[in-house]
Amino acid sequence: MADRYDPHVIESRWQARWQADRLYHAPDDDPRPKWYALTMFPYPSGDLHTGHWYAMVPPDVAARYRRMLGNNVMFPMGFDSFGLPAENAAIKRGIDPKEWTYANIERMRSQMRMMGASFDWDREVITSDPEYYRWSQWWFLQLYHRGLAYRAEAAANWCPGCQTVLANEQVVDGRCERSDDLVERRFLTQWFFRITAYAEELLRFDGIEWPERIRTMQTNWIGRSEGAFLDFAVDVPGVDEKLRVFTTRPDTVYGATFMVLAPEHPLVDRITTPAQRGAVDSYIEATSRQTEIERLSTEKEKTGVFTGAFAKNPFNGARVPIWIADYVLVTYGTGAIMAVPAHDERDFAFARTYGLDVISVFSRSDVDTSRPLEEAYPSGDRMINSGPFDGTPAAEAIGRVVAHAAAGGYGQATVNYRLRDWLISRQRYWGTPIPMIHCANCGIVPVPEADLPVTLPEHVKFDPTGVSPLTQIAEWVNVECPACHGPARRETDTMDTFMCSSWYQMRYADPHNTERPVSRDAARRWLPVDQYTGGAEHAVMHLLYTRFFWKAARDLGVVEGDEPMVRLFNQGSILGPDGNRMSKSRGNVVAPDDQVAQWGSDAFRCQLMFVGPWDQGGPYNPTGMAGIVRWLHRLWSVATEPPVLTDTPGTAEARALRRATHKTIRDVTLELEGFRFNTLISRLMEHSTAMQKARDRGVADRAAWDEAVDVALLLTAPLAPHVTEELWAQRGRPYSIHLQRWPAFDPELARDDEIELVLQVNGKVRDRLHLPADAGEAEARAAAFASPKVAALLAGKEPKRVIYVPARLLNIVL
RNA sequence: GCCGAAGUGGCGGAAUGGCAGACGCGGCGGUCUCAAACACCGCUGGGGUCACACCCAUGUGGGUUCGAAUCCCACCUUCGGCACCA
Repeated sequence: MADRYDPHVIESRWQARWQADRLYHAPDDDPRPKWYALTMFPYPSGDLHTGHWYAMVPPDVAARYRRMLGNNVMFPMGFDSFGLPAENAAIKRGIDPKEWTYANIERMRSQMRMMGASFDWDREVITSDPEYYRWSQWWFLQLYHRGLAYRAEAAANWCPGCQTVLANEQVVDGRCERSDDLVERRFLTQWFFRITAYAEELLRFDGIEWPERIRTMQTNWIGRSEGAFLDFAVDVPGVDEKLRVFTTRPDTVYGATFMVLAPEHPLVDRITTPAQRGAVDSYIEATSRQTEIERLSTEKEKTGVFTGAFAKNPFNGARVPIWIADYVLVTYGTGAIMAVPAHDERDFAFARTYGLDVISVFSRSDVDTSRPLEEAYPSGDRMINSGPFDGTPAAEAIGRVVAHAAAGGYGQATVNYRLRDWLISRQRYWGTPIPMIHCANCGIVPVPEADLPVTLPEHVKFDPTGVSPLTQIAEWVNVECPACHGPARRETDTMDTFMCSSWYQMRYADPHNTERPVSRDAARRWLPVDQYTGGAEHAVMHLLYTRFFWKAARDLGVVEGDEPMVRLFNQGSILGPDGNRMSKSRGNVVAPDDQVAQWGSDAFRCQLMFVGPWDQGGPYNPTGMAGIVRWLHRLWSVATEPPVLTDTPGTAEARALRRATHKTIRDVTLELEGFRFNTLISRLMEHSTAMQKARDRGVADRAAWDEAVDVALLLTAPLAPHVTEELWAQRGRPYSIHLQRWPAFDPELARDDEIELVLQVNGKVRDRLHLPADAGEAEARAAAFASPKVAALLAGKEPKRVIYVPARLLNIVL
């Protein structure tokens, strides 16, 4: 009798063997078709937690399956290792961010080895290594030369907790996505990436299979809206300016009874009359003190102040008052609107509060336009009160009005986006230095490519001051200007870490290249990613940035094709046994190291996949582990303790076992293709039970039995790589099971020779019949009416209808 | 407020127009054992019955259909996203 299944002995042994053999290395020169499987790389926070396992195990299973299908699979891993936690550790505990980070990487790498995942460690990428961030800087320079990186002053999101600015995508409900602090607005000069240049292309998802949900979120975030610019002349003595507004409803221009500027609009100061100056200044003051949350609240009463100035409607010369109000955002459109209270809910509320005119410019059968309106109505039938346009049908209104404005030189059709450029400056130390130099003579000068990387200085003081700690390192900051050789200063801000993760998938293809971020050959060989997996929380951050970055890289000639990742699958999040997010304070943390110590890696891997559908996530069930462990023991038992084997392929038992085996191949393959790991394991459990029952009869056909056991091991190999490798070896099969071909299923062998037909009367199940698999409708009907139960219910009545679903069901309607 | 996903036994879940509850946990009963553990076998939605029969049951209420967890309408609840974007 063979030894009992003891995961601890076999797992470390096989892990060492695989590593020594570089079993999972994807060679560049390999004739097999490539498959690039990628799962989002982790931040090295210290310990590998269950969430990491949950994110990494299923992609490992899928990658192993692909390898068995005959692909040259690249499944790399690395670390997204720049970022704030390292610096915060430095501030709190006086540890150097670099030491902290690299110690964590060391630890997490060893924890990942225990997972038994098939990562290609030869391709490891660490974003805080100078050999990596040198290329992040190189990308920055290329974007700068193309006009895609620029410096500008703008209202920036300032996180007081992180002591740095954030991109719009990193502000959630007015709070910092990382620290949850309330975000403040500050006007600062910062570096931006011109993601808006690709707004239109980012709305197209041609040729990629991404979840509808993610595509919708990105589409909404980009927020395309068609409309027009219209120019109103400012009617203020001594101010010769146009007031440009963006509107999606140029057809309502005759109903514009006032204008509204954002309080931060640059024209406010120049047009405000002396009489209104005090009110305007104090309103601006009050607005600037509000948090983003207060300001964006839709519940709040609309407030605003009259500037004392007027503008002239270019269509009819009407003189309309100019107000400022915080419901108009300086960051969207032109920061100014024409207000049409009759047809816009917000403008209507404002007009009501301040007693401003309301003019309807569309007729509508259910609205009496001669009486004061109770509420705004957005749409109507024909234009009214609109001079020469009166009578124009709504469908033609926008086109005619815009054409008129364009002819008159005071308007044009345009498309506006909600998406804003990506603010990438961070006032922190532990990030990629922005490779720019500020020279008093030459202005902004890029660091020459030959001087890259601009490395981070060491031994820095980290007290948060709101400016980058780098400013304090005189010997680092002060440099010679590359252009005029005069004294100059380095840019002291570092890049948003989302920059690092925007192109890491390219670097895995060619991780050690010292000439380029990725060679043309490597890019052609490996890119794009065939299957990407990760959490959906990155929908409008990483997943949008990386698409932008790829398109820019394509236009720079570095990569080919339009999209970085062909297929995307988002897993859900694994929760504690109590259904809450795992946290130390709740005491519901499941530590992978403990689970592995207790049950082994194979069992933990399988249990994570078995608890439910991967895309839904859900609570981890530690007591359910018993079922998985029993199943693995059963697999061990049938593989090591066969029945007496005979050469009797023709028996019913032999055929039944082969049928079970081939149905399992068919089902498991389908489940695997669909990433349905929980039901996949169910199918494998059923097959193990079938084998056990066959074994317990004491005798089995040799060919059917060997096939059943071999197939069970092969199909289980991606999920439980260690125990299957061990059993495969014990059966004397060639090393390694993970290099074997995925079994093929034979439909002939999988076919049933008997079917169960459900008999219904009036849609209710009354009986079941067993018929030969090749029985047709006529036989089925005959057998059904012969059933005593059916006959009793029929009681001699003539059926109205008989519905027959081949090989499944027969329903008699009375 | 708007958009989307979901709601099924004691629990995780399966079934996406055709046998509701696969698979597993837990529970109950049994075999083995001096005993326990492990393992194995049987039962396990509710009512009803000695046992069958039968009836009820997939958040709630309607509808479509021979037939609905599945499709449609309304509502309730939970989760996610968006939320003055002119």
